[in-house]
Amino acid sequence: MLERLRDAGLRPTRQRLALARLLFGGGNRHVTAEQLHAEARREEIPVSLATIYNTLNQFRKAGLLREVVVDSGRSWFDTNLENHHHFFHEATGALTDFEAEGLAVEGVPRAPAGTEIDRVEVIVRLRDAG
Amino acid sequence: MLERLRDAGLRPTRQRLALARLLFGGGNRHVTAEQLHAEARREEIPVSLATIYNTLNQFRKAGLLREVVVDSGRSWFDTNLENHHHFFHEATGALTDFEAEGLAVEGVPRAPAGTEIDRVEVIVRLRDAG
DNA sequence: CCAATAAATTAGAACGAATCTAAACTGTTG
DNA sequence: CAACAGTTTAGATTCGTTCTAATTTATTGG
Repeated sequence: MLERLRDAGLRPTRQRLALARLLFGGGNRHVTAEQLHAEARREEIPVSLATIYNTLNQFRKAGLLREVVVDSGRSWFDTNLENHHHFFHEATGALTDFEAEGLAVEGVPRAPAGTEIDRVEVIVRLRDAG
Repeated sequence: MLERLRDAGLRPTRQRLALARLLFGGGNRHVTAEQLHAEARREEIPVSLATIYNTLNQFRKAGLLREVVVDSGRSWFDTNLENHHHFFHEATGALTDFEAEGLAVEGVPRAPAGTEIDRVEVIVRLRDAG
């Protein structure tokens, strides 16, 4: 973990190490800042909300996290850096990955002049079955 | 316009009529609440920001507008109800439609148990060419 | 190992988008 | 046209996020 932070050009401070362990210690996950803060408090990691925000943004800039926007009003951060897409269940706010493997997006028009395609994002919005 | 509001079950008040004209009077468009408010002020339509928000949400619920989330922090509303997708230019915040016709998304996995697919949204994120 | 320095963390203030409140106003109905 | 439900409003409030300035911590060079 220490290595990972150093490689990203980030000083391995107590807070960053602890948060990195929470984020990258298990499998892939999605968190909001508030969620991660609550989790840190539960684990008795002394860290302020400001640092949670700083750290999430630094990790994102360093390419350790991806930001997912599905929900106006808050940001999700995703530890899964593989090529993949998302289910978003509007009713519950649950966000789930699905692999890009098997999914094909064909016929994307060319980017407007002066721009190029950065990323094609697919969001599958779910509702309760009825 | 009056008809359209009545059909949607919304009383055709001064404000709603004026905003409907701004939104639906020309071609398709995208607006944020603040943008629409600024535009209304310019046209000397007396309308509060609260009413802008109320109206946009009522129009959305009535199916006259679609909400587009590309940008954490604010909501866009789109008058284009046809099946289509979006370019989003991160650098400028510009949002543009492209027709779904010609675009195929294949291999979308089945929805998790208890849910069904509401909508498959494709967002093509753009960066400056270079 | 320690002092100096630069970087990181912090509490709390501040911000912007959006919603809420309760009072005033307006469209509709009978 | 009176009564009433629905609408609009200014301003307060909420929420997520960023900023600020002071404190603390990691790194480095001696």
